[in-house]
This record gives sequence, structure tokens and C-alpha cells, in this order.
Amino acid sequence: MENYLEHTKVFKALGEPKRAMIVDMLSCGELCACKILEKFEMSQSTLSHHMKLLCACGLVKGREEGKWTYYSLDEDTLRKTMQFLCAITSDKENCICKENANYPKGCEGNG
Amino acid sequence: MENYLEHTKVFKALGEPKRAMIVDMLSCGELCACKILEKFEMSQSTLSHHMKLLCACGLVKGREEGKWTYYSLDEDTLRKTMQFLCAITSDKENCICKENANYPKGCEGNG
DNA sequence: ATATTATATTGACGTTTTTCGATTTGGCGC
DNA sequence: GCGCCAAATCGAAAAACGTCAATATAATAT
Repeated sequence: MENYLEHTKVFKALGEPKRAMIVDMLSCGELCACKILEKFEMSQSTLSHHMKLLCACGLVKGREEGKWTYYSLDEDTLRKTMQFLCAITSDKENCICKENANYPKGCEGNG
Repeated sequence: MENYLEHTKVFKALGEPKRAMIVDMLSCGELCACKILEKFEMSQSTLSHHMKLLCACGLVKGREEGKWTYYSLDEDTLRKTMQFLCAITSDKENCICKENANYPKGCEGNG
């Protein structure tokens, strides 16, 4: 069984319209925080918080250069997230609904 | 530009591990609420709440039959969600980061 | 009609999230 | 050194979320 918590963190990150837009922007290439901030009506601290969250789930990578931080998408996480979405939405032999055991209370722990 | 709010609702729904598991279960076919409930340690009202949310974002459809409600995945929403995820994570000509206009405060309104 | 079963709704509670202004950290130019 | 800029962090307030017990609704069985 997949690691639900890990993957759903990415979905939670994408569940915020502004964060989805940030991802959209980064899909065209690396951008520094100030460039992203220009496009939104939000405070600098709020953007910083969103970027930290996007990095925490693995969707975005940060690269520091001088006083700037450049952000870009993590293609590996992207691919795995796509695979996970396909996995949980398509029929399969080892579907969790076919397993005998019920979900334990700690199911969200590590898949 | 895509309708962010519409699509991010689906991601928000999938951002909850238990809801992602429910989707996983439904990917193998229609299930009634009581069958889903068997697999989780949560109250009946909590499950009902989750199902309502999954239906509200269009990811799941409910079909009432007698005193049962059968749930199944909405393939159309699924396909569109997949397309949206691809769209916002791949480079393109009309990327929002290339547009001149900044995001208006109501950007999350209807894309 | 009454009881039972499946599901939805309501109302409440604690937790998490979103957001901001203020402050801090660290790099750069003078 | 000093001030300026980009970005992160802190602390607080408001809003949203997840959860439950209790109650309501609606179909079925007796």
C-alpha cells in the first residue's frame, strides 16, 4: 500500500488556489520569490509561508544565491504524485478495498 | 486560464489521507457508505461529512437506492483533474507567469 | 403502527490553516 | 562599519477543518 500521508501532503499543498498558481508559474522555469510576489496581492511573509509549505511537501525546491532564493518544481515528486493519483483512481488487484484487514487507527501514519 | 478554484477543490479533497483512501476504495467500483465505514475507525457522521465533501467537488457521485447510498468515482472529473495537474506542471506558451497582468485580488474567483 | 436500519444533518469543540505586521537574518554596496 | 534589500521567522487573530454525539429523515421489516 502506498504512503498516503506523504502523497496527500502534496495534494493539500495544491488545494490552495494561490499555491496552485505558484506551481503553474514555476512550471515555466525557476523564479525568485520577489518575482512571484509581484504577481500576487499578499504580504511577503505569507508568500514565504506558502513557499515553505510547497518545499516541505517536496513539490518545490529552493536554491539560494546571494540574497535571492530561486524556486523550481521538483520533477521527481511531480512524477510520483501523478503516479499516485493514477494508482488511487484506477482499478487494481491489490486495492485497499479488497484487503481483509480494516484500516488501523494509525492508517494515516505511513501508508 | 484554467479555473483554479474548481480544480483545487478536488486537490483539497484529496489532501485528507482518509478521503484519499476512500477514493482508492471506490476506484475498484461502487460501494455503499456502510461498506466504506467498516474499513475506518470514524463515526458515521464523520464519514457522511467526508462523502458530502467528495461529492461537492465532483470527484464522487452518490446514487440512492432504497435506504442505501452507493458511491462511485466521477470519471469525467478525474480526467479533468489529471489534465489540470499536467497543465499547471508543464511548460507552455501561455503560462500565467508570462502574462503581463498581475493576478487580481479575486484570482481565485473563477480562473 | 412500531421497530430497525442506513444515511444525513445539526451543534459543539479542539485543532489546523491562512494571513498579517513586526522582527530577524544574511548578503551586498557604500 | 552602516544602511539597504531579499527572505525567513515569530506571534497573534480570524477562518476553516475534522471530529463526535445527538437528532432527524426515510426506507424496510415485523
